[in-house]
Amino acid sequence: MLSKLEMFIAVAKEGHFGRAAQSLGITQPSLSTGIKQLEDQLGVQLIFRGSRFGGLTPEGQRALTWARKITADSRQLRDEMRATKHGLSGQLRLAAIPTALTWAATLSTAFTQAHPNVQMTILSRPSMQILTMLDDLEADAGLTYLDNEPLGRVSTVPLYEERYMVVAAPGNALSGRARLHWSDLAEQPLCLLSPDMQNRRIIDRNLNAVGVLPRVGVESNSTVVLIAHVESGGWITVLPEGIARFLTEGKPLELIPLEGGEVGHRVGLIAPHRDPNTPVLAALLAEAGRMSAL
Amino acid sequence: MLSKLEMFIAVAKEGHFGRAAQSLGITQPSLSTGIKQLEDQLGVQLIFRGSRFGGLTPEGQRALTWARKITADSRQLRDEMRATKHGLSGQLRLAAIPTALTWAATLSTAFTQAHPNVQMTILSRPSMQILTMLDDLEADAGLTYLDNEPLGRVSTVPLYEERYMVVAAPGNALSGRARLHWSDLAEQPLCLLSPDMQNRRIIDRNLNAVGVLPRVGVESNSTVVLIAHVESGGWITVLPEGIARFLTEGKPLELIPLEGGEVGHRVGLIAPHRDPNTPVLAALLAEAGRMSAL
DNA sequence: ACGGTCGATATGATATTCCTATCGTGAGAT
DNA sequence: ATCTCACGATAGGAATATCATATCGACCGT
Repeated sequence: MLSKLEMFIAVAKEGHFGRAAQSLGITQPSLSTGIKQLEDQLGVQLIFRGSRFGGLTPEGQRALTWARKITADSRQLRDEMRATKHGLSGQLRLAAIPTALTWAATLSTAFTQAHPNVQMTILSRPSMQILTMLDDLEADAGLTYLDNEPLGRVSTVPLYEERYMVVAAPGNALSGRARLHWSDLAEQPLCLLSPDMQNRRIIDRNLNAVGVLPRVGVESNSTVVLIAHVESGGWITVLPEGIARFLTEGKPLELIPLEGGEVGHRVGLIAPHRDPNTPVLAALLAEAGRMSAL
Repeated sequence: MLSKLEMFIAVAKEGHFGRAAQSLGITQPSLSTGIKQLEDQLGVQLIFRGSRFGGLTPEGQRALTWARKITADSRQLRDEMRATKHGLSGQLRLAAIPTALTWAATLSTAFTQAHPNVQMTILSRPSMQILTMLDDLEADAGLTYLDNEPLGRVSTVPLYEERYMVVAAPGNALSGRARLHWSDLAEQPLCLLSPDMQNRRIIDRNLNAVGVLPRVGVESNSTVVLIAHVESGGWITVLPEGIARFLTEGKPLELIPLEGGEVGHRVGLIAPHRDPNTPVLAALLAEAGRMSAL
């Protein structure tokens, strides 16, 4: 595939099958066959031709962009493998679901106070991506749901259990109440986290369980966006208590506990289940254990 | 080469030659040979092994990152070539830098009020990623800096100019002042957006221009995390005015204008510079034009 | 009409990839 | 210490893919 992409790039550059072949050190029929196979493989015509080269098709233009990107990446892989090795660094990368960012901040604050020479990076990510990042060594630890969807082989430290609240502006149909049920959300204009978020899937499940079809007009990977919409009027959202309280503090918005449905989902720290943990990671796990609400 | 990269990815994922081979539908000796050939080709050892898989070498880690990128690019090339042309859909995906999320929410609110049948998805992303997402057809429009780093070929609608504020808790060394300069941030414990954010690069540049080495103890891709750290005491952060005001509203935190350095960076809507825009996108561009502060 | 250029097709040779069978090593159980 | 099992590597033959050479078909210019 890679060599066929190189052929395609050469033809696009030379505008002539024979010269392209020559530039690659192969014969023209080999190149002709290769381009044809690439077209078959991708299922589109890449080049306009009668008896001679007639330019790239629109699909060919797009494919050329990709071909260049892919071959450049391959070249860089090769080049970099010749480079020198990387040493360890004093960094800790924590990937957290957006609804647990306040907890991430709390944990980070305590941890960096105890270990001032460690630099924290905190990344907001959907839960599935957090697991991938741990596997890929792109994150050192995660903050996510422990009991809703499978985690695979990780070490865990439970931190808290989630409770949900409706966030509404005063004057909304649901505001002023002491508590709400999931069925009360029927027909309400909702702004929610996007479906790649586990929190959203929990909410969808709870609504589905009471026969409510969620009327979602806005979705986002950012809780800031949700609160901003609620504040603009005409929207309500559902968020776990911690982040809801944090984002609405001092704002003219109402938090109403949402009862029923699935409750008490555990959120906690996860880390790769590996040999001995690094001292930095061991310290983070210990810190999380100390601040657990469970 | 591409199939060998797939083999390598599978081994890295499974941590076991036999299972990796099975997942690819080939035999273990084939996979063993393939990995060895990849190592020969790249000139480095990628995997530690005795009689069994012993983890990835540091070079292997880096190669894995590239392998994933290359194979994902290839997949996307294939997927895109298969895609039928995109007709109109009732969706609009807007990717916005975290510091512009309140503007995204404002634009979205106005837009969905005018077009109630369009579903908005708003994604918080670094600016470079926004450009990539536009190219990859993963987002329909972006909200990002217009004048700081090259955008490539996009249509733009300027929305506002950024001004920066320091966010500090009362009692902090910098609190109580009417205004601050970038040099005042020397030696201050900072929590900032991570370096993949353009806002961070602007801040770093401003600090560098006055000879200040930023003392960053915490970084994140989420502004919520930054404010939470400031509120916990001991940290200060720098944010553009809009998001700073939104997140601190009602909280016992101070906003102090930051003067000097680069000012007035333009932020606005960007869309692919393509044929005729879709009616949905045209409507969004028009809505942005109407709410522009410039 | 003829000659030259271009890209495609056919065929046989060569290279690569894959599978099966087997080997060598290390870890764990007895 | 010995045996067994699991794991990854090696060897050899078969299957498949790729390549070069020779040639064909189409188009253009003279």
